[in-house]
Amino acid sequence: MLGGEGEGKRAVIILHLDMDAYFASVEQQADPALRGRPIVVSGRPDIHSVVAAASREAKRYGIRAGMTTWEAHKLCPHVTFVPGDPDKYESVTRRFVDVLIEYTPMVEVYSIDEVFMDITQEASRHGGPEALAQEIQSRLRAELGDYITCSIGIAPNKLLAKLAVEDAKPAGVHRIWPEDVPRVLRDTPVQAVCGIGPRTARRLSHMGVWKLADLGRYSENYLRSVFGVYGTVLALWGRGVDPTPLVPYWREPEVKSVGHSHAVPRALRHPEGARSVLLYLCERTGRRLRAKGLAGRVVHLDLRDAQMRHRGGQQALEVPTDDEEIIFHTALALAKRHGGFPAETTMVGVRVASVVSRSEVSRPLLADQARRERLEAAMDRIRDRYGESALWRGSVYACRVLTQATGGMGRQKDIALTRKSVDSRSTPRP
DNA sequence: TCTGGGGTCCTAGGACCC
DNA sequence: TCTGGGGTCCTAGGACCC
Repeated sequence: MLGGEGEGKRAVIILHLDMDAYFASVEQQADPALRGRPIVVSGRPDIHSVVAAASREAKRYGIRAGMTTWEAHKLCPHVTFVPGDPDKYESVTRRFVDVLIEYTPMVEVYSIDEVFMDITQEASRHGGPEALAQEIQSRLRAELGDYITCSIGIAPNKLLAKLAVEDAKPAGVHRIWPEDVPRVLRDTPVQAVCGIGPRTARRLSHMGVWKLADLGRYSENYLRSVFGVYGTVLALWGRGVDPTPLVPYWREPEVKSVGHSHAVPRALRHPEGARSVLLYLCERTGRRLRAKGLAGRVVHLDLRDAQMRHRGGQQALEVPTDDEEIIFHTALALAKRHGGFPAETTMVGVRVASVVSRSEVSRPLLADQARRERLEAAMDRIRDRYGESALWRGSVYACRVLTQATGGMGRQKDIALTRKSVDSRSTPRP
């Protein structure tokens, strides 16, 4: 909430910490040869990819996260492309979270490079919120190295803290006081809010809503009639109120789905190649489910054609599964039901949702299934030991192509830091 | 030269059951 | 010989986030 709602109750102080150009900074810290140079961390080198992070030197050329690597190269022909290394970033995230929880257990790991902290109780002991923020910044710098810096926003709630951090970048601290809120609402474009994307922003613009304060012209009831339950949230945001609580890292929700998707290299864009990529993704998904001790009941398939149109669907199973063969055959059936693989398949994705802990599954263990489970367990052990590319069951050809294209996908280590941080943003490494 | 990969949440219509 | 309403599951698809 906005804070200050109760007499005698201390106003809530939320701190939002955002690492500056995170992946790029980590790479520069790790490799002195990259320091002071425009670098871009991106996905696979074999196909055209997007910019995951740009160093501050690269940003000077106008390079931004999200643009294609091709655009980045056009803006700065001598930019250095560095392939992303998710394991490296996760381990640095662990290290800075470990430092933060020395200050308070009320740390929400929002993503691999962002956290929220509730410092209501702790701030005064450290000379106030700003002083605490600066102390955290120098602690992290000492801990992680000079090249890895962070910006910190301070405000009465998460919504405003996330807005505040934009004015703190790079490496600064910015606070929004309760009395600043009306001005902030007048100045902040709706699309700057986390949760309002391009579509919603466009719909709002048709209603004459450009800034957060403009939302105040509409009643909550009206916004609900237009946007559904989301309308309630919009009405609150328009007043600078954020209803979402801080979810501390030790109370993270369970993972809800597990999946993989892959942009298909040119050589495999024909239906048979796409089918092989699908098998590969199902194997990885099944393996990850087993590693987590999970099984899922709904299989989702997503295919993309050369025109970037998506096709696919979902199918519920009778019993939750972690079996890649079941996942694969279900996904194949879905592909068939939706018109087969496109002649030129540019992306394949598979996801297993409605997951439960494997121990909750009482399945009829058919003899054949028991045998297959033993086989899969043995293969998991081999891959754990020698890496993902050590053993390919099906589609040897496709996997060779993928392995050559990507240099091997590396071992998928499931360090369960949090759902959002570990499982998201993982850039395949070369 | 077209646009990666990992997720979450919401809505809507139809089927089915009571 | 006509028809209610609530609950849950399934499928399809959209929007959004980092």
